[in-house]
Amino acid sequence: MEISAKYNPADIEDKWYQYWLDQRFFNSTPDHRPAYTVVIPPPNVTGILHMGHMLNNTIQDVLVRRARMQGFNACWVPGTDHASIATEAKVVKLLAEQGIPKSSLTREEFLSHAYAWKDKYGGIILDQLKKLGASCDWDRTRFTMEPSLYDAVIEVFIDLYNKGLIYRGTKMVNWDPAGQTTLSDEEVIFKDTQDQLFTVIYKGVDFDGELMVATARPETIAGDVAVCVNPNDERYQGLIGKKVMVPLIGREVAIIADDYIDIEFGTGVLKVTPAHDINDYNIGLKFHLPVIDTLNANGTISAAGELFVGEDRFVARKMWVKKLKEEGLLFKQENYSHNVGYSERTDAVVEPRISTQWFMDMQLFMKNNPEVLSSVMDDEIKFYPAKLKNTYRHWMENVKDWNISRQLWWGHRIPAWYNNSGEFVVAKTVDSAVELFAAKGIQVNANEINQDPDVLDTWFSSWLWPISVFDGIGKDANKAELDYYYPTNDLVTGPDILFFWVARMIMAGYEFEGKMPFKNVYFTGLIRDKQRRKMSKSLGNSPDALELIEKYGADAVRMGLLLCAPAGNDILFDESQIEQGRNFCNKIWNAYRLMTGWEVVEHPSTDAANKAKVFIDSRIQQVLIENEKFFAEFKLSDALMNIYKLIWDDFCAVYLEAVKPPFGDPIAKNTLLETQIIFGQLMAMLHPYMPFISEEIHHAIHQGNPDKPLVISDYPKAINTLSSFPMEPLLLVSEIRNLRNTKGLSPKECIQLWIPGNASLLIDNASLIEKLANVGINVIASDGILNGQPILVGIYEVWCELDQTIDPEKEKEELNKDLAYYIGFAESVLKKLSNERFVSNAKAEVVDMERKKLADAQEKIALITKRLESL
RNA sequence: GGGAGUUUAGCUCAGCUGGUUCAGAGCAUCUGCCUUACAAGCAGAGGGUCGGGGGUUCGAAUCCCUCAACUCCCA
Repeated sequence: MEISAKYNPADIEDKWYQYWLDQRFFNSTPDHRPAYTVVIPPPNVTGILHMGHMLNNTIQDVLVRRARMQGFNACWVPGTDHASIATEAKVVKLLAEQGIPKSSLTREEFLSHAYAWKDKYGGIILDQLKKLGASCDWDRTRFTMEPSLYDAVIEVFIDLYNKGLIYRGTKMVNWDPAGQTTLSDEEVIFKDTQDQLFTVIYKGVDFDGELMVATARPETIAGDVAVCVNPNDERYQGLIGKKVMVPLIGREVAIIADDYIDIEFGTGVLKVTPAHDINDYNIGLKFHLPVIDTLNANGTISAAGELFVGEDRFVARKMWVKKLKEEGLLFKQENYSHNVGYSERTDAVVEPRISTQWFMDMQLFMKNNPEVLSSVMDDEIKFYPAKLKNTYRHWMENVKDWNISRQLWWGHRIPAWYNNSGEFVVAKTVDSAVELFAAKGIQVNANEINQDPDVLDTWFSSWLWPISVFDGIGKDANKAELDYYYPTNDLVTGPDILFFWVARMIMAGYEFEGKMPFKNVYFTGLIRDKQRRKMSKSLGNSPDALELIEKYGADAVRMGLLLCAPAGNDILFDESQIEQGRNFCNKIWNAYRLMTGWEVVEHPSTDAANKAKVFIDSRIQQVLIENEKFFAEFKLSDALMNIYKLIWDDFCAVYLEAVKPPFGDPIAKNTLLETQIIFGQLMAMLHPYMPFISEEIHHAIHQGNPDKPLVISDYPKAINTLSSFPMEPLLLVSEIRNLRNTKGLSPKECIQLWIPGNASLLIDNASLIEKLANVGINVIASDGILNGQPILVGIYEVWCELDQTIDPEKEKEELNKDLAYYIGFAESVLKKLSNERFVSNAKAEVVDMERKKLADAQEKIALITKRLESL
C-alpha cells in the first residue's frame, strides 16, 4: 500500500478525537490517583473561537495531557460564561435590527429572546475547541447561569450581605449611557483622547469683571453650582466669596477656594459640577453644595440642563459652544488631549453619575482575608511571569469598593426585596423576604414587595467558577468532589483579566473555601500580528481559527502558536510559524514512512545501529531531564523546541540515517524493533503538544494494536544514570561534510580517513562515523603524520585522503588564524589563573575548569604548531 | 501624574543568584544538492561592541547609577 509523501491531518484528527471521546479518556471521577485539575476560563457563551482562545486552550491542553500521562487523574472542566453586559448588548442590537426596542419588552420577554439567542449560538465555541484537540471532560460542561450555578451566586450574595460585606449605597459610579448600566472601575478603559478645551467667561455679579474658566465639557455648565480657585492663587485673592453668573443659564454661584485646585491648569479656575465629576462631587460634599444632574440615563440632556434638552451630550456640547460664541462668552478654544473613560463593552464614553447601587466592601473583605494578598506575594500561588505580582499587589492595596449591580436583565437577579416605602431585605425567595420584613416589624404581603430589577456583575458569578463547577457552594455542596479537585492546579488566562477574574477568584477561594483556588497562574500574552498590532475585526488581521486548523491541521496550529509563546509575552502571529508546525508533522510522517518500507531479516544489528541507539537514548534522557525543569517553570516553548530538535536533528538526521540499510537491503529485526520503541517514546514526549499525529504514529508502529492508546500511556521518565554520548564523532562527521562541500566532493564518494590510535572516542564510534559521513576509517599510530587533509576534532587530529592537492599558503593562513586565537585564549586563561585574587576568590570548580581550558588550549596549540612545521 | 517592565543576530526570543572556548536557539538569508522517507527536504556557511554612557569587580549580557527609546498597568 502506497503511503502519501505528505501528511494529511484531516484524515486523522477527527478519527482520533472521536475515539478519545468514545473511550471516555477525558472523563474524570475521583479515585485513588492524585487529581490534576484545570478549570477553563469560560468563554462568552455566544462567542466564537479566535486566536487568543486557541493559544490559551492549547496551553491548557498541553498541561492537562501531560499530567494525564504522568498518572494524575486529570480533570479539565469546560464551560461558558453568560457574559451579562456583552451578551445583553448583542441581543439588544439584534432586536433593534428587527425593529424591537428593548424598552418595548417586559423582562420575561426579553429574557426569552436572550435564551433563544443563547440556545442558537451557545456552546459553538466548545465544539470549536474540540477541533483543536482540547481534552476537556465534556460531561462536566457548565454554564454560569444554569440553575445550580445561579443558586450559588444568589447564596453567596446573601451570605456576604449578612456578613456585612455587601451594602447598598449612594455614591458616584461609572455610568455607561449606551448600555444604560453602571460599571465597575475595572470595566472602564481610559484612553488618551483628543478633545478641545474651552475657556468660558463667567461674568462677575457683585464685582466688576469676569472669571475665565477652562472646561472640556461646556454642556455640563448648567450643572455648575460654584466656581473654585486655589486659596493661594494671587490672581483671585479678592474674589473669594463673591459671585459669578453661570453663562447662558443666569444662575448666580459663589466663588469658593480649595487647595485641590491646580493653579497651573487652565486659568486656575474650576467650574464645580458635582453631578458630573468625581472631584467636583467631593468638593460639593465639602462645601455642602447642591447637585444638579443635567443628564438623562441615555446620555441626553435632562430637563435640569435647561438648554438643548433631549439632545445627546456630544451634540449639546457643540450647541453650547456655538451659543457661547454667539453671546461672546467663549474666550478661546484649543486642542487638548486627556484621558477619557470608555465602557469596556460598549465603548461609550462613561459618565460619572451619582447613583444608588450595591457594593462590596473591599476594605473589610481584605481585612477578613489577608491571604488574598499574602498568598501571591509569598508564592503560595505562583504567577508566571512573576512580574505580575507587583501589579497584583498594587491593585489590591488600592482597591475600591466593588460595584456589583448592573441595570441589565441578562444575569443573576439581585435577591433584594423592597416594600413601597423603599425599605428592603435580602432573601432568596419572596416568602423568606416576607418573613424577614416581619422580623423587622414590617408586615407586608408577598404582592406588596418587589424584587430588585437589577442583576449582578458577570464577574460576581465567574469569581466562584473553580468552586461552583464542582457544586461546591451552599448547603447542598458536593464537598467530597470539591475536596478531591480543589484547589485546582493551574489556571491559564490573559493578564487583561487579572483584576476582573484572577484576583476575585482568589478572593472567593479564601472567603468561601478558606483555600486558594489554584496553585499556579500562567498568564499568556496577547496575540498580535507581525506588526505588533492587536488582532481586530476592523483591521482584518485576525485569521479565522477554524480555517487555519482546516488548512494546516490542529497539530500544526498548536505547534505554531506554542513555538514562541513564553509566559506573559505577546505572540506575534505569523502563518509561517504554523507552516513550521506543518513541516514538522510532515517530517514525522516521513520518518514513519521510511520505516514501513523496510524488509526485515533475522540477523544482528549493525554496529553503527548499536552506536546510534546509545546516542539517541542519551539524547532522549537529556531532553527528558531538561524538559522536567522547563515544565516546572512553565517554559512550554523551550520544552517543545527541545523535542522538535530531538526528533528532527537527533532522531531523523542522525539515528535514522545510521540505522537505515543501504537501498534495497533489509533491516535487522532487532534494529527495527528498537527503532519503533524509540519512535514511540518520542511520540509520547510529543503527545501533549501534538496529540493527533503522535496518536496516529503510536498506533501505526504497533500495527494498530498498542497496549494502550497514547493519550493514556505513561509519559517517559528520565533515568539519571545514563551516561552522555560524546560529541566528537558527530563533530567529525560534520567536518567531513563541510570538507566535501568546500572541495566539491560528492556525498556518494567514499573517502578514506586516518585516525590516531589514541582517539578512542572516535575509534569506538568508527562504524557510526563511517555510515554517516560515508568514509572508510583506518587507525594509525598516534604520532603518525600522513599526507592529505588534516581535520581537528576536539584534541585529535585526523587525516583525510584527498586527490586534490592542498594549497599550503592558504592552509598556513588558516592555521595561523586558529593558532592566534588559541594563543590569545590561552593567555587570557593564564592571566586569570595567575591572578592571586581570582584563584583565592573564585569557586574551586571554576578554577578547575579554567585549568582544564588551559590544558586543552595548550594541546591544540601544540597540534597546530606541529602541523605548521610540516607544511 | 504614579507604578511596573522591556531593549541581545534581519525577525521572534533563551541566557536563573556575575565565572563551562559565552555570546546562543528557531525562523529567515546565502552556497551546494531533485542523494529512492521527506524540496513542506538534505548538507554546509555567514550574521551581534548584548540600546548609549559611567561605575563596582580579578572578571559584567548578567550587579549599581544615568540617559534614550518602546510597552503595559493604574489614576
